[in-house]
Order: sequence, then structure tokens, then C-alpha cells
Amino acid sequence: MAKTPRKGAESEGDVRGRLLESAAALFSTKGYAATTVREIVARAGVTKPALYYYFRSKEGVYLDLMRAPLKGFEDHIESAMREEGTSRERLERLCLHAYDDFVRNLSLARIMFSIYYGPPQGAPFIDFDAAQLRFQECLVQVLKEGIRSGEFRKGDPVDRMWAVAGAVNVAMEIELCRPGQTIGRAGISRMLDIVFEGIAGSGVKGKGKAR
Amino acid sequence: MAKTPRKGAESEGDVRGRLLESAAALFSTKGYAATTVREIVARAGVTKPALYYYFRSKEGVYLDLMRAPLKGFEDHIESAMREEGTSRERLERLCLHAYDDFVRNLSLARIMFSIYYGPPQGAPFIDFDAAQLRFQECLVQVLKEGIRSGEFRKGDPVDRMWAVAGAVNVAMEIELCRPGQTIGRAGISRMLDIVFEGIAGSGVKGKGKAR
DNA sequence: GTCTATATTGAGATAGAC
DNA sequence: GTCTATCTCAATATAGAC
Repeated sequence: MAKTPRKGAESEGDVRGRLLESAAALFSTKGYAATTVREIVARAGVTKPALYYYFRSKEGVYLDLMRAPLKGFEDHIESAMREEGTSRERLERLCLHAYDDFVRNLSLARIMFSIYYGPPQGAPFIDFDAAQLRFQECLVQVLKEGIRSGEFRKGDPVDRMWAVAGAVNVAMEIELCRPGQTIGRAGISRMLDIVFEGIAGSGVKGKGKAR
Repeated sequence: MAKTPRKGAESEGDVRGRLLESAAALFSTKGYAATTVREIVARAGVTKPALYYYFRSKEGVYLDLMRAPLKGFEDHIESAMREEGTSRERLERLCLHAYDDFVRNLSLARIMFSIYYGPPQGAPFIDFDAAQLRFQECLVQVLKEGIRSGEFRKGDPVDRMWAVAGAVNVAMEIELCRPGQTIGRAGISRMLDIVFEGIAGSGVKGKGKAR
């Protein structure tokens, strides 16, 4: 009785979960198109029909794999927007939430990244841009609030949003291509210190914890 | 005589060039693994043996395609480093050179990006990281000079390098995923204005053309 | 639910004529 | 140099037993 599914969908979580895990590992190390169904099932220790049973195709595996963390990211952004604090604190929180989410799902983030910025590799379309846009909207909104309150000096909030987003993105990218040499949360904070120093309102100048 | 190669390697540039162009377009829109040799030759208006004659394999096409612009990028960085100016001018020049090179070879840059940050897609290894590392070294070097000269205040040059590199990267990324909504050269300059404002030495403060 | 076995298509690559 | 024709193998996917 070492392995008795018993009728119904009993060992669902087992096989299905192993397939997802296997696909994630392979997609992220070889790419979507370069990964074969045979490899996925072999790594999961099952056979092809099992994959076609739980997901309808290779595309189905990919979609099931990517949708959950994407939704999670969007939810985290919204909840971060509901937290209180100075504009600066809120911006930093948004950035670190995004970064944490990225690192937590690093394997999937790698596929997402390569498909969002690169060619689709034959993978079905997923609207990653919507999440990215929403994140940027949130940054702009908080920047505008900070300008209105005088925490930041007057100036184009969009330019500043790009500077902030650039700091987050570069930290993510280094995580992808040089897992050893991390910028990390602390590095993001230090980059943001530089940006905030550059846009600080006259009243709050030099608030940054000079490293 | 509309098409007489005449013995030797006469129409080389023609067929070979068309194959490269075709491969570049397909690799960049579908990805390396998802692009087939049949598609490449069909788009180039030739047949498979022609591809295998000029390049030894699909991998060979990819290598011939990517190596030239990568070398070009490395050369541009070195030549930009030999130009004179304030540290700020030199940094901006480095960034804009990198960005220009990226945009000039946008199709190839897209493949490069997806393979450098993402999974290799079955493509043979190319050391993109060397070029990226060299670029970052150059930024750090100029930042150190600026700190020594007092143009920038004291502080970690590496953190500042990341902030600068982040500005360039985010402009490149937007070029990849939202060709319409460009940050562009002007946007990079404005982001750098923010960063420079944040690290300016006491003497040169507020030099930025506030937009 | 999970398997064995197989259908079917298209992949990368080559032989050999011209 | 470029073609037609073809090899070989592996891809996605499914039929049908248990």
C-alpha cells in the first residue's frame, strides 16, 4: 500500500505537484520551447499520459505554472498600496515587495523575464505587462503624493518612477545572471537613497541614512 | 544572367547575408529553440543545404549572428572610455553609447537579453556577461574618478554604478517590451540627472537642467 | 489515475546530382 | 554554390488496457 491513490482524485497533489515542479525547473533552466514533455514527465517520475491527464497539453502546464505567482504579485502590490507611511517609506515598501516576490519565485521569474522582454519561445500569451504597468502606476501615484506633500521637490513623477523602477529591475537582473553577486534588498535601499537624495524636497533634505 | 554566382564565393554576401537577416528576424520574434531551420531558409528564399553550407549548423548561424554586434559593443565602450570630459559627461556618454548600440541592434539585443537573463533555450553559450562586466567596471572607474576630483561626494561607487546601470537597463527594457512608449536617450539623461543630483559634490550642486 | 504502446508529424542534418 | 530527395530521430499527443 505504498502508493494507493484509491479512486477519485486522491494523489492529485502528489503527481500533479511533481509535474509542476519538474516543469518549472526545466522551463527555467532550458526555456519553454527547448523543454520536452518527455523530460518533464521523466523528472517527475511519471509518464506522458499523466501530464496530459492533469493539464491538457504542454501549454496547459505552462499556464497553470505562471498564473498563480502572477496573481500573487498583483495582490501583493495592491496590499502594499494600502499600507501607511511617508511617500518614501511607501515607495521602498512597494519596491521591496516586488523584489521579494521575484526572488521567492525565482525560477518562474526567469521564464517570465525571458518571455516578457524576449521572444515568446512558442509559449502561449500571458499578459505580464498588465502587472508591470500596475506596479509603475502605483509608483507614480505615490511619487505624486510625495510631491504634493512637499516630501519631494517639484518635477516629473514619471522620470522619477523610471529611476526607481530601474533600481528594482537591476537588482532582479543581477539575481538572474549572477546569483552569487547579489544586490539584494539592502542594495535596493541604498540605490533608492541615492534617488531620494536627488529628488528630496528642501524641507526633508538629507534624510537618507548615509551609508 | 539574373543570378550567376560564377564559380568561387561570388554571391556569398547575397545568400549568406539573407540567411543571417532571416535568422535574426526569426530568432528575435520566436526565440532560438522555437525557430526551425526550415523557416530560416524559407524566409531567405533558399533551401536547407545552403544554410548548412555557409554555417555548419543552426548553432553556427546563431554564433555568427551574435558575435559581431557583441564585439562592436565592447569596442564602443573602450573608445568611449578614451574620450575626455567631466566624470558626469563621461558617464552619460558611456550610457548613451551602450543604449545606442542596443537600439541599433534591437533584434539581436532581444535574443541576447532573453538568453543572458533567461534560460539558454538550447542555444550555444556566448559570454555576454563579460561585456556587461566590462561596462560596469568602466562606470565604477569613472565614478571613482569623480569622487576623487570632488565632482561627486564621498560614497560607495558600486551602489552608484548600480543606480546608473539601472537607468540604462530600464530604458533598454522598455524599448523591448513597449516599442511605442520610449524612454529613449532623453529619458536616460533625465534619470541620470536625478542620480547625479543625489550624489553631486557640494561644489557642483544643482548642475542638472531641471526639466 | 496511471500505465504500455503507438500514431503522426516535423525536427536537424546529409548524399549526391548539377 | 545550390538544388532535390531523403535519412534518422525525437517531438507532441492519444488509444486503450488495467
